[in-house]
Amino acid sequence: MNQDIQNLPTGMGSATAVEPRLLAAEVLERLRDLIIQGELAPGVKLNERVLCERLRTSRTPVREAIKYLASEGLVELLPNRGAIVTPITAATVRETFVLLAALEALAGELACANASEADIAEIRALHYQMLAHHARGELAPYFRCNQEIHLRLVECTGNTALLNTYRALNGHVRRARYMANLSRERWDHAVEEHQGILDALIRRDKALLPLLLRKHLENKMLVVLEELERQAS
Amino acid sequence: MNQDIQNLPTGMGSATAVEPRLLAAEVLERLRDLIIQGELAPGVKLNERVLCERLRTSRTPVREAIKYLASEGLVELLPNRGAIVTPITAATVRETFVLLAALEALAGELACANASEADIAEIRALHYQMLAHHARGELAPYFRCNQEIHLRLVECTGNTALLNTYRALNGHVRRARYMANLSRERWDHAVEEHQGILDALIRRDKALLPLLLRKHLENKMLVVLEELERQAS
DNA sequence: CGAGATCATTTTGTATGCATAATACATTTT
DNA sequence: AAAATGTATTATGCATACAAAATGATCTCG
Repeated sequence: MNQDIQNLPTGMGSATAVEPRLLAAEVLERLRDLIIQGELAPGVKLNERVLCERLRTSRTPVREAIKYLASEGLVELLPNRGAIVTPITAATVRETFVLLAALEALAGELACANASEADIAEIRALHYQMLAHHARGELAPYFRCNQEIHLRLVECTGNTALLNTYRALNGHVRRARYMANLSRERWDHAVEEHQGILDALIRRDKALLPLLLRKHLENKMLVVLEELERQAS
Repeated sequence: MNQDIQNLPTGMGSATAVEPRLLAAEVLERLRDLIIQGELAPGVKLNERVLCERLRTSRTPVREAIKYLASEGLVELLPNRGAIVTPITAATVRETFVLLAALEALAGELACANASEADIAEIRALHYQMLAHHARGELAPYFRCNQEIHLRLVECTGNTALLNTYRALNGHVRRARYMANLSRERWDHAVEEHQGILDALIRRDKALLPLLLRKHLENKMLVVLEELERQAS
């Protein structure tokens, strides 16, 4: 049940045994990171020549990676005009969060049924680690723990279709919330919600957990939307 | 709210105004159709040379389309060994349907809130058209109507992220259920379920509609799984 | 001074060439 | 005959070359 995160498909052919790495796969991951971490900002044009120089390859792998990312939704293809990083608008963020909320709710339901005790123990450990970062006011590590918890929850459903979809959509909004400035108040509230979520998971309360997750995601959405407006102004 | 289906992104750069078609985009759609309609069966190796001859292009557009489809999940990349059509197993079908059920449930909920009267009227018209095909025992047209109804339901939520995800996942299982041999009994039952779904939509019953859709999808899953086992034996 | 047209440059899209890894086949060996 | 090894063939992955479209700069004319 507990998959090795190393061997989960993060994209192009990374699922084989001895892992013959392809250049295009390297380029893909590098590009994806650049986009998610905002170094390639929403709306920015992807110039192939520039990317080739930066990544030290020819255009072929770059173009193939861009096509992959286009299907993933992180870039938009403009026929005869190349590609841009998919712009983020309040509307798309809202839409994506609504979807993510439904997916996490489903994940919660399935996790109650399918998670192993070890899965739950691991999430619990991550939860306390997150609490520590919260107590120390360490925002970035907190975010990482937070992300990891949500990911683990989806993973331990054992539904790889769900996991793949979740990851793709999560990537879209992570761009927006990367380093969102949480007020202390909201932060505390988020942590409280996480406590409820963990408790429901431990009790395997398959009625409550989906509701809590959905609500939690809705609140996350509000934070991100605020941050988005703050940036816009 | 009511999007023009023509301009929805079905893939590579089909989202522009006057639509300067790229060869790679043509190849993409053609390949996708070949896979979904089963002409390129699950597990089959995609030989670039063969595809190039068939589609009258060079390898570049074919390779780019394959990368796109890999992200979509319809093909699997094997490093240094090309790509195969993603195999269908009972497990992946089950996983995908569980996910689709959750997505359609969400769509039902959103549709109750957001669908225009015109949207509902159109779905109603399609429903009666479907009933006609059912009465005449016309399976293929029935399936098309059925698909169209489900698609319209998702479309009229106005959530394009949901729509895109739905379409991709739907493509995966459509390969399996393309021309599934329905028993008359099951067929009749499916039609009854659709009647209930339509009624709930008309009443905008946002509590009931998601439940009906989820149940409907579960039954569809059973049909597909049976068909899959029948084919395997 | 500004709008529009013409031309140069850049960039994208497609085709092709070359190197390497994988596969198939034949030969040898046990 | 089966297994193993070596060789030939094929297919893939990456780089590059060429063609067409888009961009932008300059020039002309109102």
